[in-house]
Amino acid sequence: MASLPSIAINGTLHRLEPDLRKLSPTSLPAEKGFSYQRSTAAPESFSETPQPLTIQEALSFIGEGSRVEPALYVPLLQQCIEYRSLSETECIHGHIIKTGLHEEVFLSTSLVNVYMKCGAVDHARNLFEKIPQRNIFTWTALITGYVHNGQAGNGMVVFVQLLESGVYPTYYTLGAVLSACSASYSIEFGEQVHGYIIKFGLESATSMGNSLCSLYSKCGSLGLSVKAFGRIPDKNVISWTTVITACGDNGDADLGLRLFVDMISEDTVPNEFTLTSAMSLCCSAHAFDLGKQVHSLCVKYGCDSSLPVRNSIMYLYLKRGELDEARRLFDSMETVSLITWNAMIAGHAELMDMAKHDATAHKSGIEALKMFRRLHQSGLKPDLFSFSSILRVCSGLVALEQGEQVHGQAIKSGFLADVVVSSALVNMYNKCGSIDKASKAFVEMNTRTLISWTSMISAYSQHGRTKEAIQLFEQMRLAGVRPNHVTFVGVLSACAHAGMVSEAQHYFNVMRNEYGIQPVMDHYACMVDMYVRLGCLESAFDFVKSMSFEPNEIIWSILIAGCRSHGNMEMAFYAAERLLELKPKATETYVLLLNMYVAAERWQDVSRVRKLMKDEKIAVVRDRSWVNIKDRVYFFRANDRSHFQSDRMYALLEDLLDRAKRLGYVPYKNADVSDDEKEEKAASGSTLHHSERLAIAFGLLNMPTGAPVRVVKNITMCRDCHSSAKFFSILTGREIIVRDSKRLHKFKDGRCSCGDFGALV
DNA sequence: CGCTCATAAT
Repeated sequence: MASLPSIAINGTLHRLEPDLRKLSPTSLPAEKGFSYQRSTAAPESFSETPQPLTIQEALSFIGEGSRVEPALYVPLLQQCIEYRSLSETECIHGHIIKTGLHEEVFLSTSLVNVYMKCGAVDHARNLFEKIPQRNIFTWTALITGYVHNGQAGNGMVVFVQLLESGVYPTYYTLGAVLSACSASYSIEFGEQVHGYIIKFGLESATSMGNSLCSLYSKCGSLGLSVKAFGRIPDKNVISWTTVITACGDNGDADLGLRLFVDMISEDTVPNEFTLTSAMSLCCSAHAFDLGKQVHSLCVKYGCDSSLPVRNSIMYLYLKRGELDEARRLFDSMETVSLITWNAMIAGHAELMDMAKHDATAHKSGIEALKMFRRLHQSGLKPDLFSFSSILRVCSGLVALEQGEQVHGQAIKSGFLADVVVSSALVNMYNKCGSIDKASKAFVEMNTRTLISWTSMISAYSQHGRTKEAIQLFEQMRLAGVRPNHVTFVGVLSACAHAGMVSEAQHYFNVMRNEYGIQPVMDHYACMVDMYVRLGCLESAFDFVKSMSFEPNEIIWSILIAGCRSHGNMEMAFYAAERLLELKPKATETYVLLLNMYVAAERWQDVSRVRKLMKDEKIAVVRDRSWVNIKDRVYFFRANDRSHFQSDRMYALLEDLLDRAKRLGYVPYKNADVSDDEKEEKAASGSTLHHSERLAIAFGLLNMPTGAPVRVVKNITMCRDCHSSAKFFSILTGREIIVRDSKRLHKFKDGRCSCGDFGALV
């Protein structure tokens, strides 16, 4: 046993194949040392095993003069493939020529194959040209080799040459060509190959059908993919898995799940690939009940310990919001992959966004940050998905410091070169109120997509930098990037922001006439907002009448807020009646209406709105804000006195409000949707501190002198807090940034970046 | 021939 001969390549011991051992069963010199070795010293245990043989030594044993069995080269060539060793392949090639066996087509074909596997495309091609008796195997090896080396196009060219030379392709040839089509997304060529497959009578072969199904899916044609699947007479589990995955890749989760159910009804036994795909479809279709059943199937078929399956189960838990279950599964996994971490981070990021701006959102975001840190510690390297997800989390949390750290890591890792990651970075700086850093990150991007341009234009617009927004839009057009309807929301809101009526009208027409984009509610909302802010209430109402559809909640809310701002309460009440007829859905809308009726002391209307809220089952959202200071987060409720610094905060606010009044600040009366009617009446006379004002006070007291204060609020800022924050920015000489559920407010020198734009409640 | 995360803009 111990005397069995062996070959060393790269310091690893390999037992020889039986054929070679037959040649010289006993005389192989175990005592011979290494004459050929590239890698580091062999492990110590090697000294106790028989000394291995190099390729060159093996070749010298084969000998050059005597008659040699071609099959003797096979194990040697296999070793070359395993170690991608070009020099050893060349050795063997030379030996084959010396023994005259290069006339054996099967050996030459093997060499073409091995050269290709070693990445020596030119060697392979030169050899191929020198083989006069080349057969279909040789051709196929060349095509497969090109595909393997990322030269799918050459593979397709060779296939055409093959057909021209009159050789009949086999099942393997056609399979290789289909891979070439897949790799280069050539649907037209693929369809022609499909024709040949039919011509050569191979269409009924299951694996051909599977390949076609996969090809059409990769080329983005789900219809053709499903059709190809339908034409497979004997569908196996791979056929089903291919078509189900195709549905997922092409965004038709429902169809994929229907096919999965069909598969199970036909008693085809799914495997871990099928179940993972099905689970993923349940996640994207939010088909949670079915997801539970798929989970049972995983257990039933013993697939629940596979890592991909576990990843998808964990993601399903996260999607359902079952954090504890997800966490339990995560903790129980002895091995995890980068995908596990990414699923955990992306899952929490999504929960954060879904919960909008409340405390749950905050918790999910913090959890995602922790996971990202642990990913680092685990020794795995974050990829572009990790980076884009975590930047999204930083945006959601308004966590500028963490965002900047991630920025540094993204630079080091090289993933900042990815357009999605760099776009996420721009967005992060924007959401944190750092427009200059956002702009810098945008300038430094090496490629820009429609989305990068659009997000930067919108960022300028949000920060009240109209000129820059419009300039950037024109630059984008010059760069040949076609804007979409979202881009125009940014442009129009920028114009509206600055009250540039003629520009707004110009771009509104450009959108329709030059780009053929039909305006949607958001575009009308920008225009209506603009007219309203300029006090042109008539124009606003006329514009609304010119729309081809009925005004929605948003449009009416803008009109109401505008009418209130300009003291036209008659029109405001009229618009409110129209709005109430729509039975609005958004909590914000009710806050607006309640505030208006409370301010007007129209208590019967207040009751009416409250009743409608109950009837429509509108969730009461409690007013919450938070502020991030040195890795700690401080939460505030309206009129919160539970805080350890409450006394100082209230004293500061009293002082600031007092001085603000002398500068012209006039308090607004506010309703609070979380309180009930009685408290509302009682409170309307006294000073109310909404949560954001308390958070601002806390930030002013605890942030370093002169540093900006960043507050996040779960619902929209009210007029009173908005107005007072402007005065606070003058009185303290500091930037105050409040990100509410609707937009960003950056208060500086008595002005807000939002320009009092939009329906402030 | 088939698998898990899939990210950015109002």
